[in-house]
Amino acid sequence: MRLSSTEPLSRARIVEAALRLSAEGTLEELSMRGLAEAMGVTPMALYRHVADKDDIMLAVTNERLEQQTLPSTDTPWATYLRELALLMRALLRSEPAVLGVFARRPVTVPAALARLDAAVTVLTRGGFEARDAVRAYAAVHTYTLGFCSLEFARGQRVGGHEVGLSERAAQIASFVTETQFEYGLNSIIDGLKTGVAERAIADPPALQKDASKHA
Amino acid sequence: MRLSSTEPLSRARIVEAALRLSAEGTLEELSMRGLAEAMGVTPMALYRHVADKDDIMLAVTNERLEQQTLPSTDTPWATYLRELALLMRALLRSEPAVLGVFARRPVTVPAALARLDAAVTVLTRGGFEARDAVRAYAAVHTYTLGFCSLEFARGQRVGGHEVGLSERAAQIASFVTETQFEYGLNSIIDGLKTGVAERAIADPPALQKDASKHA
DNA sequence: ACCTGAACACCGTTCAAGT
DNA sequence: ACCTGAACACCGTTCAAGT
Repeated sequence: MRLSSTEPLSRARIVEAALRLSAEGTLEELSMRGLAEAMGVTPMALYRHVADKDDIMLAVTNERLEQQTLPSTDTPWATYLRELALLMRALLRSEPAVLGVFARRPVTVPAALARLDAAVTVLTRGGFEARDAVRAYAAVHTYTLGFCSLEFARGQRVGGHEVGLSERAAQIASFVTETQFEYGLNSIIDGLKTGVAERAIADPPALQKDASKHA
Repeated sequence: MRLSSTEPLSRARIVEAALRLSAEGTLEELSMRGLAEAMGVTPMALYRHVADKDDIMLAVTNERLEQQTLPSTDTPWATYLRELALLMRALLRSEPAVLGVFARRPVTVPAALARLDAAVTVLTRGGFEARDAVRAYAAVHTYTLGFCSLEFARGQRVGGHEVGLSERAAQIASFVTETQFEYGLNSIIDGLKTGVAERAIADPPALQKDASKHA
């Protein structure tokens, strides 16, 4: 599977090839050697154009994040958080290599920061203080990442030295169903709503009489 | 660091050595070769007593889970879930190799099933239906795993090709603080409470008049 | 029965050398 | 300037051979 041609090697071409490779196979991990081979070049040739594998994987991650169109910032905050979670899960499901990036190193790539910014904007409008907005986004992001880890883990070989697929083993399998993702996500978002409500009570809105019951 | 002696090789001795090795260094990954060397034996000698590396790591995981004493099942469900989360985080922090196990394959080891069982018991008493009890436990487990992944990731080398530690990069760093762990955990548990409340309203208890507010 | 040596098929990365 | 060859320091695992 040579992707190479007459064009000279460059950082852009390398990242492009990495994106292609990590998209087609559901390969857990891209290898420098495999990437080099696909480009028809020795592994070491890559190192003139990129710092190391991490450098490439961050670029891939940033690109994949940028390729997703975020919902409008006019979206209500709860919906917005939910949709960000769905987008992230879609990405991590289709590209486990990116999941590995999040699990192995901090991801402060531009597109990740942009996403945080957008979330903070929407949450702030929704009544969150700036600090809590970051926290709320982080909580949802954290949950999503955990879910995708478990989901990926389940995709790998099952079983082992355990006796057999007991009923409880089946329950553990149910940790990564679609409904379970929704259940956990709803729980967090409901919890965040509670927090907003408490803040609203502590710092009551001037115009309304009964703000103790809410959506 | 030879841990070997005159005793013959056995599954028990191998797992014991693996436990010791993965405890002392904060080594992300135990290697078969390193383990063999520590035991004063060739790597292949291990394969007569264990199936493969996965086999060893599951045994290590089970052992670490068993070493933790769970809170009493008389504990209120919200507290119980919180304490399970704290225990899990303590484990995954001190032994990143176990984090890797959860991230790479389903963990249906006896101690993991026991933990699920205990949680289901407590949650059922707290008013959860059996199915929702599993879901609630799974949600908290999922969040905890995600948090520990991010926490571990932050422990690895920071930075990269990004320009500098901007204010937003610092915000991303705040995803893995102690307070943030609490914040997310509280959000989920609050959300679960909402669920219980809704269920209580949909299916009202016969004997009490005002059951809409509770612990 | 239990362990070893050599090998297979991999990794990421460095460093001196070639063109 | 750009790429290569050989090497370093690793992986998990198999398979035939030794004792």
